Amino acid sequence: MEKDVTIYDIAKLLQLSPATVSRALNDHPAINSNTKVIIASKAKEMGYRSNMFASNLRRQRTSTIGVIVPRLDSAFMSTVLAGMEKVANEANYNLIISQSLESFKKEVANTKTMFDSRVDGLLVSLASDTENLDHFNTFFRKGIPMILFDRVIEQKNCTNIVIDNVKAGYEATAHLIDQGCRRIMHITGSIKRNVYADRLKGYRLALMDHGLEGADELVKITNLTREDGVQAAADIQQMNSPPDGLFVASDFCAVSCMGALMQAGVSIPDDMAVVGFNDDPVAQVIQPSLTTIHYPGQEMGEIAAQSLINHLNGLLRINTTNTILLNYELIVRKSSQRHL
Amino acid sequence: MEKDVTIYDIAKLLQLSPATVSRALNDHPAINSNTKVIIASKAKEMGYRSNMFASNLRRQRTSTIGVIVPRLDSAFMSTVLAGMEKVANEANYNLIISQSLESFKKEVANTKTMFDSRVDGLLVSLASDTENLDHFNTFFRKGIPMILFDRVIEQKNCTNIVIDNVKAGYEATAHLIDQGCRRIMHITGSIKRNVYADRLKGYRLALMDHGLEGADELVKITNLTREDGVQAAADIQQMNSPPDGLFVASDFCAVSCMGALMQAGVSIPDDMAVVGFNDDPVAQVIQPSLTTIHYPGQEMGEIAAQSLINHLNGLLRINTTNTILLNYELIVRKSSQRHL
DNA sequence: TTGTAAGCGTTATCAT
DNA sequence: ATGATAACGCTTACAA
Repeated sequence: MEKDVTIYDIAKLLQLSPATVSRALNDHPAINSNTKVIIASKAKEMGYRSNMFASNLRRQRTSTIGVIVPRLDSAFMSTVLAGMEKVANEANYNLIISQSLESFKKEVANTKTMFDSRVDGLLVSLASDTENLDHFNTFFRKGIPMILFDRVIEQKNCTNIVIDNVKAGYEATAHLIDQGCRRIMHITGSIKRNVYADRLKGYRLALMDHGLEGADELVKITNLTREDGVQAAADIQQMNSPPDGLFVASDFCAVSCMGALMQAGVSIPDDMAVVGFNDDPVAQVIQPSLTTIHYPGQEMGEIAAQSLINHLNGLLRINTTNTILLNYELIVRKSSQRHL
Repeated sequence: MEKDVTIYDIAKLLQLSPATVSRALNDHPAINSNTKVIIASKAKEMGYRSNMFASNLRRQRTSTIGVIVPRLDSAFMSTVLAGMEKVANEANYNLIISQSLESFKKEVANTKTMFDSRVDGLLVSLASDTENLDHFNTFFRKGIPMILFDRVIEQKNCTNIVIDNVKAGYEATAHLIDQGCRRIMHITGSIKRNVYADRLKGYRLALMDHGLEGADELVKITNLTREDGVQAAADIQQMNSPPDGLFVASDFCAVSCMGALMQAGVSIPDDMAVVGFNDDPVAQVIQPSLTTIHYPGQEMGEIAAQSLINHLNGLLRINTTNTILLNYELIVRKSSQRHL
């Protein structure tokens, strides 16, 4: 149990003042580059580590960024967080990560924890039932910046980082039409969430543009769980004129629905062509492999973190930027490819 | 941009000393319960929040726990972290979470970050190629406690929280034998990791106990990726006497292998019975659904966090405890159930 | 280029 | 039951 080394210890040994040591370690321009070298090597030798708490207390900032996400357990989110971590580490920021588990209540609790931890800024992807940003008012009032990514709500003075979900929904649907589908069902999540509302919008636009009729029974709002997928398959079996195409806003749900359909004797893609969303790893292991929309998690995380840090360093005002659109890609696999 | 409220502000308004305010807010027994109420309500009214940095600096501890995991993107890990978060929040600890992405190098870097953040303790699940715990020596030297969970290395003065992977591996294999399998292949990960080494041990024991012969060609060490699953399926096709049972140490890899086999015309479970590990959600959406080993993530997270916090509070010496075994469960689904 | 000293907001020791 | 005060380790005017 060794005692911690402080700048005073270094200073004493080197016959310098603590101030000089502090400045040297922070690469202050006024310090002789020679003494910098001496101090740095001595610090290393003594196993010095800066006391963030003293530093934070003095500087009145924490070099900590809070991250709130709905869930950690998706490949997408994991890559987002890897991107954030990379950028944050390079800029000497720490990350505090918490998951809302899709519960608004837990999101509010997490928000409070972040506030008490005095994070310098916030990166948030909203829970499925969050309807407004009032729980972040304490942050807004204090001028603590926040960036929303993927699951967002439009808000002035708050940058959003997203893909164009309307366009992606359109493209997914258009692809199905292209494959000969004429009656396309859309299974999606809570339309309180931009990602689902927008994909639905895109779906409807695509139908219209191709002169196809929409119908209420062809749009199912669910929680996109495994059970919802199975239920949807059962419902489809009951329909008088079942769909010949299926656009599901999440791969996992798409896969479970697909499985249930196949068990019931539906042939995919011939009787029913299917497109998912997210490019979850499951899309590639399933038979037939799932056509889906891919978008860049790592990049989204990096850009979100970098934008926030730039803002914190005064290099970019995020309230002027407002929306950053990333690219996505329709990945065509076997679940939708018909041999016309 | 309001200014922060301090205990001095509260003290001034209430004509008390900051010391009294501090004690009251910390529920010190010596303080009049009446004044406690007054102070608490005033604090709330003024929007006071304790400055963790001042407090940490003074107390010489951080109320922060570092968590290092190989990856965040599994349902298992997500529930582990949810359990940790729950316990940590209740005990007023913060979590700093980072992922090693299965890289020893990144694990070392994360360890350093945790050290610089002065976490009070560490909860770690090791990367697949980590061979020793030398990178935690800085922690051991300072007497900072660490608990390993799931992916562990035996070490004195360091509690491990695991399931009995030998027994689970045995049970998975015995189940296959029970279903009539006589030639069982085992696909697993780096045997540097206890989880894989132990499951392999259990597999071998089960074969022995049932008078079955093992063979080198029946054990495949891989990275348990999707590609590895596909490759394994291809290899199986090439074998002179292919196996009739398959025990894979990870569901995801099992599913991809199963898919490839089925595409090649192998019937599951009749030609080949399959058992996975982890009870990943994919096990239920796949056709046929996958028999697997389930174990409690939430509980593992809760116990790990609680043990560490108890140790930090002096309620439990973790170096005496050493290994906590949790229960697992073999969940029999369709991929292994033969109609004998 | 380096040094002095005050102060960040708490908590703990010692008084009262 | 409450108060005065020093100390935690660092940064930053201001001085030299």
